[in-house]
Amino acid sequence: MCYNVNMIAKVIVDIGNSEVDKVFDYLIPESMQVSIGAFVRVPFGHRTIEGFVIDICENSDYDIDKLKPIQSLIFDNPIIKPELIQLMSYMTEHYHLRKVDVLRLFLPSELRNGKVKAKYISIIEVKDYEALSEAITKVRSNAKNMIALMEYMLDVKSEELTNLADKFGYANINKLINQGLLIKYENRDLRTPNSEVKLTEGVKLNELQLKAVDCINNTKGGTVLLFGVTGSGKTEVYMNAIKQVLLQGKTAIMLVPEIGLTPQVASNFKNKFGDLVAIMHSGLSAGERYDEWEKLLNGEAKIVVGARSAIFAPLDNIGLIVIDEEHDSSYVSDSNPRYNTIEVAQARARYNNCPLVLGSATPSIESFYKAQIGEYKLFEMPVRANRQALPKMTIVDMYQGLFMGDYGSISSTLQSKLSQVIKDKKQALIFINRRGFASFKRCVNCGFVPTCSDCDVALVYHKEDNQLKCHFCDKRYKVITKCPQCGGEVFREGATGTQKVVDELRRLFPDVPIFRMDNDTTKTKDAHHKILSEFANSYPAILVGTQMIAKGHDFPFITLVGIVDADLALHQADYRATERCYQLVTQVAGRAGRGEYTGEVVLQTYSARHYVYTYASSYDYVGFYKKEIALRKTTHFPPFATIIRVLFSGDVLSDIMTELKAVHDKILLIKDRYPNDFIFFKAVACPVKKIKTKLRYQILMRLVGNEDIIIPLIYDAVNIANTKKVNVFVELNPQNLS
DNA sequence: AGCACGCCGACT
DNA sequence: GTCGGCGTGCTC
Repeated sequence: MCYNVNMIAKVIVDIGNSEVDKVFDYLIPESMQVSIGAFVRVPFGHRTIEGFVIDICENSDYDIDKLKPIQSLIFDNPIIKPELIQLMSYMTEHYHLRKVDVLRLFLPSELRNGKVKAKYISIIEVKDYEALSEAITKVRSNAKNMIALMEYMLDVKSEELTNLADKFGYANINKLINQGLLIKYENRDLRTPNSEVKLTEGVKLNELQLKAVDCINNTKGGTVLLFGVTGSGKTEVYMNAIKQVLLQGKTAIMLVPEIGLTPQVASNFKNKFGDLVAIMHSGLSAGERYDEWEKLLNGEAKIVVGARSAIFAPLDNIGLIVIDEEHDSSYVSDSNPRYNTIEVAQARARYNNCPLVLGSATPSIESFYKAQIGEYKLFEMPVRANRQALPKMTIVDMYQGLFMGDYGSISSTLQSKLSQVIKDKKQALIFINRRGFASFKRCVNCGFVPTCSDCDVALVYHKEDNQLKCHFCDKRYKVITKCPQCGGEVFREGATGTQKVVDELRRLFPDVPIFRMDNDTTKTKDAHHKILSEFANSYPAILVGTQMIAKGHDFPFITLVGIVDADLALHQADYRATERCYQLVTQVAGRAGRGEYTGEVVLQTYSARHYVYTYASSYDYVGFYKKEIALRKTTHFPPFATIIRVLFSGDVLSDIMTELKAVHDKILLIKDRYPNDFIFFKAVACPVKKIKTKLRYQILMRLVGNEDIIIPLIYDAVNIANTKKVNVFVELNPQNLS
């Protein structure tokens, strides 16, 4: 075999372990067309594995005679664009990540693991629904697997053959195909064909929206903060700005928060841009995700609409990146490859010399600060597109209510306003950001609270399925009737959750349809959509829900929004708690009065005099910002400091302590060199001391200067700790500190 | 991550 | 005597 001796491929092997997360050199066989970004198969030790070619050059630091050749190309064309390889370097350095972990973000996982997608995937569909439901009654009752398969198919209607076979085996499937109950077909032919760039005319923009589009398209590089009240028509602005970009032959990325919002925004974009849009979010099946990715890679699609990870879309020549609801915490990845989507987007915008738009009605304090000091361009949209006033907000002091005889979680004020809504045959939305029935059960006699055996948290009482559930690991427990500590049989229930609110409302308004939307009611695939569409068609009706009802939904008949317990967000021991509370309240309030009817909001709280509610109820974001930024400045929190958290987790306390001490001492040396830049430095147990059986400890610090020098030093300090028994990682300005 | 190499206990 | 436990080290 001949090798191109002048050409050596630098390869990152697809193994998720720090020990092998480095560049390995391979010879390129002369017959092979290998370019940067290629996905290859290489001999590695005593096996062959997959790898990514991140560079090609003429020399090697390794003994050239010992180099092995690349075995084969898995894909004819490179799958990682040069821009993304550069982005990998940026991210590994900036966030102290493994190269593989970053590379894996760039591809659909279906591509790896030897599972290069077959050209055709087989889909199994129900051929005759009636006959199948008929047949299920005639199957022997002990043919459990067969019955399960039939029930499953009746439920989902269609499914990929491979997935189905994993669950039920081929034999049963083939049997049903032969009986003519199911049908198999290859789905590649069904792919929607590429249509010409056909831009349908959308809504006519108002003057302010047009100005916003101009502002965006006139920004060459850099970040624009689009600060617009809820309902000011930001989506229309995005779509029109993107249209301009397309007309210049460029591409665009549109990001939305993870929860529920993607389908809605996606269909808006599909309507306007048709097949030029690719969708990327966690709800897609493996096959769908691959298809969308491939459309972007080969240029068939020019716009990607999706959640966080869509920022890594394989697009060339990006003309605009939009991050909607930029304050949303889902833009910060808090596991495995930890990164901040805004920072990554800025890196891509810089590379492409294109604008990045951050949109929000309640920008994060950090972002608004950057707009104030001129780092971002600020564009304000202070009025709703339909000219409706923002809904009037009434604060109900629940503490006062206690003296008046209001003991339930629905105050008399909220009750009477609900009655009015029902009389008017309109809709109400009740927001309670806690799922389950009650946050805990506690023995009245001795104070015992059942906790999870694997996590350091109290169990949440779920009345619906009469269980205690751990909201960290999802482990379930029987409801206790007798206290294991003192034998007491009387229990008090903790703070109200969605189930309890629904219970109370059913008692108050027995004839009104009440829907509940939370993690527990939206487990199945279509549940989301189903609940929302049923609610949309009922008048009067009440929708009770958590976070997931706070965003995006546009129901013109909602005239009342009730916030049952606004304080929940406030009580977190987190410097961002107040900010989050403000954002949540504003966001939920924005659901009211979106149609032709005015809306109003009832906000229940035990801290009625807290400044966050004063500002939120008058929609005075700037006032709130001024108060908050002053506080951040005097207390040395972001944006005036960088919080660094080094987290240690493992099974054995003594192992964790050894690592903790080693790293702590090492960082202490850094602190001694830069004493004025550290304003806080402490090793402590995490607030949640155990999650999924892993014990957790942390070193917390805040920096007020020389971050560019100190952070890399801290990364080095952490590198020394490298036992397999303890997992150690560094987080910058983490979103949650539990 | 895998997998081989290697050095100590209980078993057909 | 040997089968096999999993600690350590290496992979271009």
